[in-house]
Amino acid sequence: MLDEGIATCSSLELAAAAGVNSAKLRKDLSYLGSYGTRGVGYEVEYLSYQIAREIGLTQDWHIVIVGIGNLGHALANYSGFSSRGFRTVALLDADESRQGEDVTGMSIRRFDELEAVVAEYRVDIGVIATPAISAQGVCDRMVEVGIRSILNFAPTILNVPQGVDVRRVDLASELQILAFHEQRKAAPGPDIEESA
Amino acid sequence: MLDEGIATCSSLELAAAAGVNSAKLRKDLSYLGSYGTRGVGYEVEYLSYQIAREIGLTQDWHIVIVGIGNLGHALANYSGFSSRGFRTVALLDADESRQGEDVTGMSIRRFDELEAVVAEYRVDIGVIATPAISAQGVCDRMVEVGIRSILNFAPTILNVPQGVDVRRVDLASELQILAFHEQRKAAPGPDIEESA
DNA sequence: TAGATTGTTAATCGATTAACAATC
DNA sequence: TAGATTGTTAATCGATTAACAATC
Repeated sequence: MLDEGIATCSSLELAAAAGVNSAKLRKDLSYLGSYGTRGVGYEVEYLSYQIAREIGLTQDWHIVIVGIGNLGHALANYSGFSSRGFRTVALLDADESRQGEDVTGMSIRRFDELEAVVAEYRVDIGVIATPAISAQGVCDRMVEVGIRSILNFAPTILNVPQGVDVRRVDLASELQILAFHEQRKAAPGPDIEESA
Repeated sequence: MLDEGIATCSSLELAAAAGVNSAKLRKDLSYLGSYGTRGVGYEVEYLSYQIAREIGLTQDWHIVIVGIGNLGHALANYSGFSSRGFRTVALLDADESRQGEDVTGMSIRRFDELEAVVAEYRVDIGVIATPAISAQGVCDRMVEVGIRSILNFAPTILNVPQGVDVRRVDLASELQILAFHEQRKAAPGPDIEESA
């Protein structure tokens, strides 16, 4: 709506666009504050800004990527990051031979420079794109140097102290979920209720 | 438990391990069938097999990856796939110059060979790892040749006809969620209830 | 038989939604 | 003022869980 230059919208329109109930939409928005006007609706630009602020889109976040294999490369090149305020401040890899290698205009540094990087830049989020076997070690080191939010792509569960947030992206699970639905499409059992 | 050679377990033990309520665990398992024994518990191997079968872990799934950039490479090399029954039957890329290039012992084929691949192998799931701009075109073609389950890594929403399943992995969203929590850690508002 | 534990019913809890007073 | 639409209350719905009959 912002892109289309629409100035104002009702909870009904927003709900239709999002595919949810309008009462729920109003209730959810009310948790953020009272950003609408009775009888009028919501000002698109204002509401949009308030939501962006609430979810942290209005500030810049510094990330460090550890493990610059294929996945690390893909992450470093991912266009969706910078547009949402994520700035990669360092690419680290344990492999000494890769030190200095250029990735999208950024030079790969040795993993043991992590502490120096944190001193240099403030790091909000650490991204682990190493093989599973190295992931816990990398994670421990990240926690030691003060990183409290970690995104883990390695297919392993990380142990972290309280106060540290870990999210895991498990590529195989995503396939697994599709496979589950595929299986049901192929042979919907007699006692299974189908839903689109 | 299977790995540890434990033969039998109770719903209470399973619930503790999973971090859920035991009544809920029993109720959920009861949707699969009646695989426990009153007064005894569940036979680990038998239950494990039944769950694996239910979620489609006991069969092989054929996948095709389209877009063999860094992410496509990473997916082709991902060890977590084969261990869960996912077999990559083809790697496709629109770039002619990459045709024949070897990736983990598999040769890259041209995207317009998709139909031939489907005829050759049966394809259960198509994976899109192309730039956003090409994703919808690739998706349309996949649907045309009969693929009904699609995993999309491109940062774009795909339009598909009913009956086709799409899952999107949005790497930026994952960072966004961490950033949201990070923001709350840094400045928990006065009216915000914290939970670990 | 006595003890244990499932599968399921009924009670509880929380989330969703209809309805409406407040108010632009 | 009349019409519209928010923010919120109260009603509804569904999911979770306590409790227990069934049964090993």
